[in-house]
Amino acid sequence: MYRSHSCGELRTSDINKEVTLSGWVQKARDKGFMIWVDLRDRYGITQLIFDEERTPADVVEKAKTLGREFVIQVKGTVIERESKNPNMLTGDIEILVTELQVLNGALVPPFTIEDETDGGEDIRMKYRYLDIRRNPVKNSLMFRHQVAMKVRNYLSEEGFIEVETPYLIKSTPEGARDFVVPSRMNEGQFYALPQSPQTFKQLLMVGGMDKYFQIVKCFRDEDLRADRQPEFTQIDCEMAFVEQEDILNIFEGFTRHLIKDIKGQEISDFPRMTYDDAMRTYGNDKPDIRFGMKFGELNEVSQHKEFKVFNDAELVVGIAVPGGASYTRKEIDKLIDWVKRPQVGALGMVYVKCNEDGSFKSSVDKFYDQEDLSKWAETTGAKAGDLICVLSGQANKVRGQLSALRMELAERLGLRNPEEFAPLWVVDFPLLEWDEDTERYHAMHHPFTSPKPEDIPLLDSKPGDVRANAYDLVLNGNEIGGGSIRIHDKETQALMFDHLGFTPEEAKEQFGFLMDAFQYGAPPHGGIAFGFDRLVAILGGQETIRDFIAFPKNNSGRDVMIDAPANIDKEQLKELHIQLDL
RNA sequence: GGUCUGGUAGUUCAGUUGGUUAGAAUACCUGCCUGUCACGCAGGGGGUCGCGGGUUCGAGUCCCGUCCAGACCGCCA
Repeated sequence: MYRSHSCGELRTSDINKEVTLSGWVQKARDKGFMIWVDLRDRYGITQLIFDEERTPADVVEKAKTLGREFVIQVKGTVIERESKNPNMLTGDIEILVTELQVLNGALVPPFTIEDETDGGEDIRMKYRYLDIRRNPVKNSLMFRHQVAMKVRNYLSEEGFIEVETPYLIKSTPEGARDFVVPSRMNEGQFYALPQSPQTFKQLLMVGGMDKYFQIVKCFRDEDLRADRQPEFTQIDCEMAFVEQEDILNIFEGFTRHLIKDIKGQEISDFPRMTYDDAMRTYGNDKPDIRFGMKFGELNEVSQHKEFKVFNDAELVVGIAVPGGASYTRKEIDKLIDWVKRPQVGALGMVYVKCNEDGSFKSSVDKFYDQEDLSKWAETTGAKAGDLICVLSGQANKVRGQLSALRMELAERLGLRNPEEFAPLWVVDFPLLEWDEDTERYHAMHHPFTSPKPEDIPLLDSKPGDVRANAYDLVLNGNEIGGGSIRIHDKETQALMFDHLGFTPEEAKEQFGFLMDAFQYGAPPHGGIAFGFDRLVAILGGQETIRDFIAFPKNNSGRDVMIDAPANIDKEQLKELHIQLDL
């Protein structure tokens, strides 16, 4: 028996018990006459004591050789501490050790195994197994487990069945780049890893599986971000015989439940906002609605004077920054530099200080009088003491730029409280999006998304105006879920492929299996998929998803611990009939 | 593909205008210490300043290239 108790459970009620503990040496404090060792496992830390007078001499000698992260087993008696530590759950007791066995030694770890480690991201990832011993990472992984359990339980109780779908599937040109896997038995042919189980879950609906879900790995060979990994986990859901309204209601309940159960918060308001409104009001299809700073469109109240920049612009739009009137000239100049960075790309910024005395001071006083500026303040909702930031230009671009500024300022002003949760639905997404590079439309969500029936006549005349039965679930400025009501008949699906530039032959070759299935009694269906890693990170109050993944990839898609990806040898390549062209 | 930031001791970082033997903290090692728990005290070891080239009497410092890491833009149906 390696242990009778964990390192987190002994209390004063256990005093005088003979116990066996195993764990890692967190720290040894050798005072000469006595040695204290903090013994750690997943459950906590318990202090061991080796005492010249009460511990056998050979055991004390052995204790002097213990180093950080040695794995040891001890036998001893639970005793009351002479000086207690109120900061520790086990701080009233300690173990008077009678037997010590070193189960395994350890090299000195390259960084400290503490909550506030001295190690940087790089070294922690290389020795991730040591990093996982630290509370922040350990707790994040345990938190992820908890969320996964609650998701499974909730959906299962709602009648959803978890069904596994294959990982080795077929590559398609739509959407993200695929990870491909060569097939040894089928010379020259490749599987692809799924970007999502999309077509399979639709086929499950044709198969009558009615309410399906799966917590499933998905793969996309695209560049990474702090919240994006090449392999990631989705909560994938699909239902038959549902309309958009049904899905929204069910998964609104699901989201409320999770936030209540995990964070103890009741969500009072769960708004729905159209894509158009989100873009106009927040410049963004995933608005953070925990704070205001809504867009005020200023064309009408700014394009009647001699200011050419505004007069030539498609859109003039501003936001009110709370308390911003106190910014110095220098601070505002830095803000202007910030929006002019290539990542944001604004050409300049006009500002208006709304002074406490009700007067206005702007960077364009030459063109606009106090009456003009008061209208700007009215439109943007600026109060005395605020700063109005105004950008202008091509509508789509300028919305994106002002949205970036809004998020940045909210971050700086501390308006993005990670313990406050504000979910909403964004609905009525456009079905199609114009792609400049390929000069054709592509599906904004995916090619299986159904158009709104009343918009179908626009498919030929104004394809960009057709709205889809598509919806996103947004939480605190992050897209955590998205889905749609799917097409379930062959004709509409063929029409979609046609508008996406597929020839009938291409459509048949790539998605013939789906359209065939639609001919055998496909029920109306729709669904949604949640980014599980991101959901867990946001519920955990973090921006980056990496610490919620046991073994994540770095920015370049590498696993620096096992050093993957890596070359394979010639024999392997030959067997796969692959020649490298480097 | 692009923009920006960084790379100096095991680790996290400082390093002024280009100038003597490259520093701090922490970790590590040795000794001391009668209740420690961020223990304390004394001492010690530890460096290819990412790599390559250039400018210079002299480069951690300036220039060019390159590699790596991180954030972001493009991309992510």
